[in-house]
Formats: sequence, C-alpha cells, structure tokens
Amino acid sequence: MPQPVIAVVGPTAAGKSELSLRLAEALDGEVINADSMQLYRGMDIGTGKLPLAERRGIPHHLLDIWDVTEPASVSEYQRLARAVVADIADRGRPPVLVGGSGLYVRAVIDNLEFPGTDPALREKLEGELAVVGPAVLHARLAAADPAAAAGILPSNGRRIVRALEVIELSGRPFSATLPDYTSVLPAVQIGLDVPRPELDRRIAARVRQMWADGLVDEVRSLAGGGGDPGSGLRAGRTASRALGYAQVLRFLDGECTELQAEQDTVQATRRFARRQESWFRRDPRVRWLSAAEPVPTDLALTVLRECGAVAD
RNA sequence: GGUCAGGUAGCUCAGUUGGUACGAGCGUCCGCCUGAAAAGCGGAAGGUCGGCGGUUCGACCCCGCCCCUGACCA
Repeated sequence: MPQPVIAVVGPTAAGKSELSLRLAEALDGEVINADSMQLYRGMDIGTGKLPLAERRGIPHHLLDIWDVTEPASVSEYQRLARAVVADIADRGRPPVLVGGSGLYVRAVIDNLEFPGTDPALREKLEGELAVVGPAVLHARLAAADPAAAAGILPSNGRRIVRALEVIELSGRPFSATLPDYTSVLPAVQIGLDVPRPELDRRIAARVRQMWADGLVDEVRSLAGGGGDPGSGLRAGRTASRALGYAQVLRFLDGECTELQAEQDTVQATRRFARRQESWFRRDPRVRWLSAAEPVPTDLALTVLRECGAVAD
C-alpha cells in the first residue's frame, strides 16, 4: 500500500507550520509546501515562510521555486508536487503536505486536470474583457457552452475568460465539472480550527510582527529601485497581489500611509482566512481538530492512526 | 456664554418640497471557486432616521426645548 499523503490545512495563522513540523518529526516525514505564495523566492516575511533555521532539520520541498515576476501556475505546481510526493514515498517516508491554498492541495491529491493555456489567446481575451465587459463575454460563453455559463456568474470576468480560453484551445466545452472530491492519491487531511476571535487576534499579531521583522524592506528590495513597474515584484502578476506585499507596494507608491498599509493588510488577511475556511469546510474529508491553544499533535497522530495513514 | 454646521445600518456618509428608508461603500455573516487562487466573484442580515413635546389625517423631513459632536466668536 502506498504511503498516504498527510495534509495539514486550515486558515492562515492557525498553526499549520508547527503541526507539520511535529508530525514530520514524529513520523520521520518530509514537508511539502502547498502555499501558493511561499513558492516565490524572496517572499519570506510576508508569507510566513519558516526560516531554514527553524525547520529542525526536516527537508522542506517546493519553497522558493519561482521568481516573483513569474505568474503562478497550479498546473505546474501540481506536476512538481506529485513528483516530490512520489519521490518521498519511494524513500518510504510520509509526505506531509502543508498549506492554506485549497486549490493547490486539491491539485495534488485529487483528480484535477488542467487543460492547457496560451498566453497570446489569454491576452486577447483579457483585452476584450477590458473593452467589452464581462457580460458580453458571458453571453458568448453561453452560446458556446451553456453548462459552463450557467455555473459562472456574468460578473466574474476572470473565470469567463478562462472558460473561453479552454474552449478555443481544446475545441471542446469547458464544462465546469462539479467538485467530486475524487482522490487520486491516498490522503488524510487534517484541518486546524481556531475560533474567530482568537484567529483574528493571531492575524493582527502576526501582521504586526511582520512589520517589526522588516516586511517593508523586504518588499522594497523585491520591487527593485526606482519604482520601475516593468521589473521586480511589480511586474509579477501573482506575487504583487500577495497579502502584505500589495499593501506595502501601495505605501511605497505613495498611495497610502504605512499605518494604513498595515491596517489594510490585517483586514485583507482576515477576509482571506474566511475564504480559506469556506474552501476547506466544504470538503467533507477534512478531519477538523481544535487548535485553540497548544498545537494538537497527539490528536493529529491519533486521527492518522484511525485512518490507517500511520502504523500503530 | 454666543453663532454656525451636524447628529440616518457596526463605521463613513447619501436621501425624502411632510405620505410605509429603492439607500451606497466599508465591515459582519454565508456561499462559489479547474493553469493569477494570499487571486476573482456572488448572496444575506443589520436602521423606532439623537431625546422629549408640538403642528398635521400623517413627520426622518416643519416648530420648540433638551442632549451630544465639530468649527468659529467671545
């Protein structure tokens, strides 16, 4: 029987990193990152990336693999992550997948297949979107693929563009399939649940700490000198929108005060945490553990034994 | 002490020449999510319109008094 993937999921600031370290230590496992922003080199403070010194000698995979100027790609991540999982499993060790990016976690363990993409076509469609608006493109989608159109709101330009792209590229309907939660890899997902008020406190404290640790300098250095929008962090379609980074960039561009940037980051992070909870909540396979105070390592190990993911 | 402006949803503010608040943005709650996902998108719940009296068939909108806030004058 293949070694099941142990996934640690949940909202930001719930304690996923710590639990992953403890599980990896206890089980002699290796950690694989499933956080879309920790994939970027140089984005350390703002992403809550565990510094090398704090990894307790445990191998961590898929950190620092992309340049901030590159757009993120779930598909590429999926390919890399599955290779890493296989490699770790081959060595007989449990892969511990940790991260708050729900789509990325599913891309690893579930039966998701991403049709191709084409930059030129994408650019063309986005240009149209900007000129014509999402409703018109939605109408076009409705003609080409009624099922897909029914599942995408006419206001959601982003998803409409992607659906049209897939249709043009593949010549087949986009057919947004309903989530079926079909695993392709055996996996146990452990979710960390923290009461809202406590989670909000942790988020505020974490952001304050990021500022104290020098997030502003980190962003400044990633952005490069002179505020040139054509290079560095500003040129990164994905990375420039990361929590904390987007807000600090606005501050550096003189669009708000530093304090405002910090407060906005707290607010945006809270919103993000709600979305993460909403994403993981709908997956019935997630085993939730209360993470109110101490990291529930023993409980997690018990769950893993119950699920047969770990020998007794 | 006086003058002026203002007190409408948790917050910032629209609005009605008197006829049951079409309020908006933000926040909150909930949901969606297939190559940007820390992104993108949607839905819902929230208001005795500062207090008390008066005028009126009817007042959040008119009148009086009071309370609170801000500015200015003393």
